[in-house]
Amino acid sequence: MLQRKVRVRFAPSPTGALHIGGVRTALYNYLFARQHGGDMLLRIEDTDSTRFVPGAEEYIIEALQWLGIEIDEGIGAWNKKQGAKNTDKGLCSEYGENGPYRQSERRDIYHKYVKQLLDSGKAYIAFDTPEQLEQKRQEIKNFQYDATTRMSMLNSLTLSKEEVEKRIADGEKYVVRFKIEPNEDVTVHDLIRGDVTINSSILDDKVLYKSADDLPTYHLANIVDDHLMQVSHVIRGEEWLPSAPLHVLLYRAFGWEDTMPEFAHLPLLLKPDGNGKLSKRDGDRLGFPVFPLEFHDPKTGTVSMGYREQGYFPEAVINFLALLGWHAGGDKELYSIDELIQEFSLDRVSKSGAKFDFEKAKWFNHQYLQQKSDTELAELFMPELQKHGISAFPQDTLEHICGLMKERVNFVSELWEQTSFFFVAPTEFDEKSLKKRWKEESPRQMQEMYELLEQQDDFSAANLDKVVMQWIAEKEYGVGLVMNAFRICLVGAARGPHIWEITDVIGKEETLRRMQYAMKTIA
RNA sequence: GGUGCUAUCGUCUAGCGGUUAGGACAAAAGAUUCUCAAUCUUUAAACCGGGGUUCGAUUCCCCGUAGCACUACCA
Repeated sequence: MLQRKVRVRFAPSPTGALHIGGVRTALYNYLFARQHGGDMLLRIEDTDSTRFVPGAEEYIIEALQWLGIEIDEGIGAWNKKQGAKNTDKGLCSEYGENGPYRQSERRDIYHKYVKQLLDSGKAYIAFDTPEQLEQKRQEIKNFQYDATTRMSMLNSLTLSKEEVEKRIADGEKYVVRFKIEPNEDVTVHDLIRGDVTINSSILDDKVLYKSADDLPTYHLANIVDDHLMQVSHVIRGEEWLPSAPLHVLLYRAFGWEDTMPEFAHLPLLLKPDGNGKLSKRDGDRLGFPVFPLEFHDPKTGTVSMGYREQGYFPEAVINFLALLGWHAGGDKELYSIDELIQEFSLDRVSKSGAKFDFEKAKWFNHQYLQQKSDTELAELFMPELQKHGISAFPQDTLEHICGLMKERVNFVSELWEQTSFFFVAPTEFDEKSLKKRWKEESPRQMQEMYELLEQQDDFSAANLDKVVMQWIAEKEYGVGLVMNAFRICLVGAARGPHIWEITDVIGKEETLRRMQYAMKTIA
């Protein structure tokens, strides 16, 4: 095997939002490329004109950008160009010497290779209409367009040369099919699974090109492009494994077997419950995102949630995804993207599908949230605060609050419900808490405590703790009873951090005001 | 139906012939405490079945079973 530069590609179809499984494929490609000092290409496989979704391309680029998966060549790599500006085609400008990188813009290239196959007798032209094929499938069970049936179909193998030319001249639609020689064992070497062998007889004569839209199918375009773009490793989902032998046959037909890329088929991402591939519906059904970014489907008008909008940090998503199907071997679970680039290896990718564990995704986000500084968190929290009408608030206090409360949340978005009482006095009191913690003697005790606190010039946590505990001891009150009632006055419910942390933040005046309000309001 | 891939706690996984089968998430219990969390400690929890190979199989091989994928003029 000759050593050559590592070049990998991520090649999505612009048929909608980028699925989280696709994100993982992109990630593994990226990690592999970076680790080997290679190139990461992005190619758009838009050979199915009927499934094109406007905006999908932009979505893909934006998602990868958010996650920090950088493209070196192809669509979305405009920033690699010296002095490049993201202007002409927006995010989707391309850069590189092997373009165009959109398959729909490579028609001329495919024509050439289709002709080559036709001329060498490795492919043939077929006129059978979809309807006719459908009928065959009805008539003959397990009908397959292959060596056993092709001589009874409408194609350049059974029709005269003149007839074929006439039909084409008349504008009849046709396809070009790959002529697969039967009964040959084809072996694909997979970096993750080892050798996979199938017999060519089970393959059908795949359509390589359709004249209806003048576009190749995936199989042809894929092989031609990977070859021309000098792709060294094809890392893709397991759903492609069954067609990998076909691809090998295609490389052979072109005489490119020497430079054929190596293959690695990744295990699938499965539904959290039950079995089967993870789908968009599962996310909707179980309430978690399957897309990196929120997606507005222009065709259906539906909006699907995204990890970014749900408050996930990109590094948490990357970390979580990396470990879904790959493991370094030790007990380490928290990896930065740089560490992943260091440690990743294809031979440690597992072979079996991984069920999607949404709870663990949250845990990862929690871990990354803990790593953020209080200053960073305060900054991230600002927009949320402003939404609730809090605009001017002392920065150091805000940071202090974030530091106090961050360990109990998974997302920045949960911060408000955990901390709102620092900013806004309670107007209502949680009934459950009242029932459990507000007793007959509470109003009287609160009144006494109010008077006690009113006298304190030193409102520090240390001093308050001292005098209040002393007072409780003298009166032989229950600590729990007093403190819980006090907490209800300040927070409105039986939750929150240590009580003196709260008084410390809101101060004497506000503490007394809240007590007064509570005593007046709670019947 | 055909072909292929896969198979360790509920989940993600470690293990690459000899281990008390390890870790993490989730779960349970306890500690802590003025509350709720968090945290810490602890517990429970797995080698799909059957044959081989071997002194010895979770590990290697075969068969079965199950799951998944593919089987389009979609990718």
